[in-house]
Amino acid sequence: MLDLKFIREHADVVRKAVADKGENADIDRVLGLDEAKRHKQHDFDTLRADQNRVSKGIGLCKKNGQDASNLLASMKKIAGTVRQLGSQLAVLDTELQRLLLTIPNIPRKDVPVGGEADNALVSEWGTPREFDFTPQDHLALCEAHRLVDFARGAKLSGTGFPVYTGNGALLERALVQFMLDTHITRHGYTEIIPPLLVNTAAMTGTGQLPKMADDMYHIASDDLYLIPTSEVPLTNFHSGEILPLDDLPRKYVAFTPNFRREAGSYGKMTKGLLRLHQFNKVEMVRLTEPQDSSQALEEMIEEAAFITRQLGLAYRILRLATGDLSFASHVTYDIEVWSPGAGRWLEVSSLSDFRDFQARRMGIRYRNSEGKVAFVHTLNGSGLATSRIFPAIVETYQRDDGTIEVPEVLRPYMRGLTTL
RNA sequence: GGAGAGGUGGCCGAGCUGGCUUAAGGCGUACGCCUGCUAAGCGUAUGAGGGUCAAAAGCUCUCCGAGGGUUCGAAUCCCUCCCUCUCCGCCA
Repeated sequence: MLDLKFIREHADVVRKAVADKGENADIDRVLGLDEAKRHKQHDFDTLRADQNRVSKGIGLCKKNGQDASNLLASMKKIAGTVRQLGSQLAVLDTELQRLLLTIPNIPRKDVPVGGEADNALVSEWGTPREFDFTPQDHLALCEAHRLVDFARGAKLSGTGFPVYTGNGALLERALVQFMLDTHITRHGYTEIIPPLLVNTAAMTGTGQLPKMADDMYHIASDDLYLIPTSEVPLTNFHSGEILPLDDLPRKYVAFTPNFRREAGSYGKMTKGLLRLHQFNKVEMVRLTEPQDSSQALEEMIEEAAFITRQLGLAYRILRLATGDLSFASHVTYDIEVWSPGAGRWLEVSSLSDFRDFQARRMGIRYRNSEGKVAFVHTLNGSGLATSRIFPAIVETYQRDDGTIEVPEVLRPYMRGLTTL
């Protein structure tokens, strides 16, 4: 959510952001409602002040045994007007709040305007492996080594719910362990194991609601949502709080499964592990002081990139164009690794600075060095999504005899196994 | 699922037979005074958000779990919901 004052004073900037992000939000209507609400608020406050004053007088009269029927009669009228103004004010405010939730965050100045084709290449590391034999894709490899059972997953739940089996499960777990250990010990994050079901307020706080309602699994009987990313519970962890300065920065990391309905994307990349209804991810979240968030994002990019380097996977880093930015994001970098099987780059991490956009929605504030209360900045980034790393590893590390080498950093987590 | 108790300011905690409560009192915190030092003591201050204002001050509105209602007036009465605790039941 943007600051209403900011919208009032920089309407053009906001309009441009809405257009660049391809969102729909009626800024003129917001401005009109804001104006109307402030007028109404003024009328209400003035009358309410009168009411408070006279009510006190009535109390005094009664206490002294004096007659207050004159006052009572006139107050009866005022009370009616106050009630009327109050409900009109509530209507304006509800509508204003609803609209404010539909206005996206402003992209950073260096974010390219445009769609996916306009994403800016920031850096590259390593070179995609060349093969002197015809490499198999991860589907074939997973089947050959019984790493993932897609058919039985479909039997249990439907497509998009893979079952990791045997060494596949071991590899998946090793990836998670390796990533968590690295972020905890090398990067200083605190591990969190959060709930996988969260309420409407939490989903609204990080910005999934109202826009992404159709993409999430919703438990109607309890009005809870399955998390599409652990960003939601991690970032909402401190919602409604005013943190002491000493508590910043906060750095949280969590491993969770994630659930996405992927409504409307049937037929698009549905084979294998690349697009799933349930997938695993290690997620990093930071809360910082406003002046520290840009630097924090750079660090998080490096932390995610470190994992891919350790795994020996060629990657590239992109700065997403406005059309590819999420609703709440100010700036987002994607890390993509090369998939020899798919012959294309796969997004394994998406790292974003939200500035105070989410913090304002969920009310995460802190007391700064001047003792003033201000919104924190929130950031998050995958560190990483195993469902994309997994195929990249089995494809990249395959040998001509069909076996798969285990990357060295994972071996300690796989009972010393060197080959699958 | 059933029965009961409760949710008040950073914390504890009174108020809850509706009106000098603009929420007592305490703890904590900050500043000052006092005192060889420390402790104690004394004094003052100490929530968030909005409106008005160039800004500050000031004035004012809202907030006592959330949302409705009754009333001239609600922390206080009524209704719905959420959460916590205790007991019972059911169950992985």
